[in-house]
Amino acid sequence: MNEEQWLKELLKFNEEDGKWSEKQIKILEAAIEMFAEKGYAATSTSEIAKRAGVAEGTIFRHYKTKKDLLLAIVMPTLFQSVAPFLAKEFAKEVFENQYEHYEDFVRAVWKNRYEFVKKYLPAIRVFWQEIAFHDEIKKQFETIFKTHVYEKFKKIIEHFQEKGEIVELPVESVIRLTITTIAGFFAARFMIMPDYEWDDDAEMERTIQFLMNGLAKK
Amino acid sequence: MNEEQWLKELLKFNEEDGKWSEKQIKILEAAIEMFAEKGYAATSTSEIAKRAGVAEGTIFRHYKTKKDLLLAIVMPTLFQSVAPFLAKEFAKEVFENQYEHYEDFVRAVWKNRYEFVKKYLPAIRVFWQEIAFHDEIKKQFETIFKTHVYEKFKKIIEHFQEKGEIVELPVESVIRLTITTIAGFFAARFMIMPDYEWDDDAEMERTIQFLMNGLAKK
DNA sequence: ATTTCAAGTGAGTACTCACTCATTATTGTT
DNA sequence: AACAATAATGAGTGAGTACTCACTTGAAAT
Repeated sequence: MNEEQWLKELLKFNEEDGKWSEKQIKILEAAIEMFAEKGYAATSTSEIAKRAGVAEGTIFRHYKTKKDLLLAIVMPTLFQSVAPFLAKEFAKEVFENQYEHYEDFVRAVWKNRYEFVKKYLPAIRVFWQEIAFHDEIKKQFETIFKTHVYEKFKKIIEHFQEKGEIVELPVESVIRLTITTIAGFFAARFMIMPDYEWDDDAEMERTIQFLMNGLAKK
Repeated sequence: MNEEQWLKELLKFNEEDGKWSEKQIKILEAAIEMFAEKGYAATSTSEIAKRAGVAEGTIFRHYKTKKDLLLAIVMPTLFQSVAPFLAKEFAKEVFENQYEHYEDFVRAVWKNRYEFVKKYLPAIRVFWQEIAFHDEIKKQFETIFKTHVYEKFKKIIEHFQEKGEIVELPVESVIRLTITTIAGFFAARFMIMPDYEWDDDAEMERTIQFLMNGLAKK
């Protein structure tokens, strides 16, 4: 997949205007790279323009402010981050026994998000760095998480608790333990120790086994 | 504990010079607060001076550059973050059966680090934000982790694996799973959802049970 | 061929940044 | 009280900041 393709894919939820000029994409690419490397506040618009091979004014033709440019990166990343839970078919896939066990569900989510993280890593870096400092982003995230991710996740867990497959802890705790176990791997694998020699498949097996044992009903 | 006290405690590993003037402490306090709120790059030295009730020049009398000020916050926090593993008595406590089970060890670490995180939260925020952008910090962290934390952790895990208490996964995986499970709680509790109504003791119980089941030998 | 117009430019603008330094205030010593 | 040494000050500095705007370009529409 070429450089432009993945970016267009990340942005495709916003297809309403659809028409991304070449320079606009170059600007986004440069901004993502530099924000990921040095952070939003430490990156100047003149540097972005230089790396994008564009005049500084061109940035402000497409994005009213520097912050608008940040949001144009961060918001699509936010939506893609929780994409599986936003899909309509998603809940059905679970309840119509496409996933017979909680483990099947976890494996599906894992693989899906693994591909996502590998593909969009720089944008995800920017997202997680800047969510700490920008309230609009944090609030958007909270809203999406509560109304989409949490609600669906809850039903899925209650489903498998009723089936007697997983332990009868509070749903919130099961969600948290599931997410931190999966996200903990991604954080270690891609953020904290990206240069360590990982055997991704083996580590996935170990982690999922650990998670299933931890949540097993005794 | 008053405001100055906790800061002095955080800094005490660096007792060689020991003499912290009142203004110097005020500057550090203000810097920690503001770096935690808006980030290092987005905070100006003039703002720090104002909040500290000090002239801007005074900052540069005590810290040669703005980055020196950052390091004066971040390095002590780095050391304190892994403090239990740096203590000489630490390994003894484990091997001389002061901790009979891996669970006892995990509980001890949990409680110790829980107090630490509660106390120094803003400094820890700054540390985790800025480690992503400053190579010196990241390298220091890696060195300390490899030579102190990892080595001791490894021996402890091998000890309990030989006792047949925990599963025979690669040590690296057991360390990672243990840390991400504990750190995952702290991240959710203090960083991502600090306003949620947590029952800390109950959640600790659930999390440790989850961890021990996940790592149990079958 | 002429008009139209969005896309692109880059020098210019007002302002902020980290850092300096001559001057003043405070403290300790005799 | 006189002096020395140190600490603190804040106006000043030049480099850099996000953003503007009068202008150019090129391609499509008439």
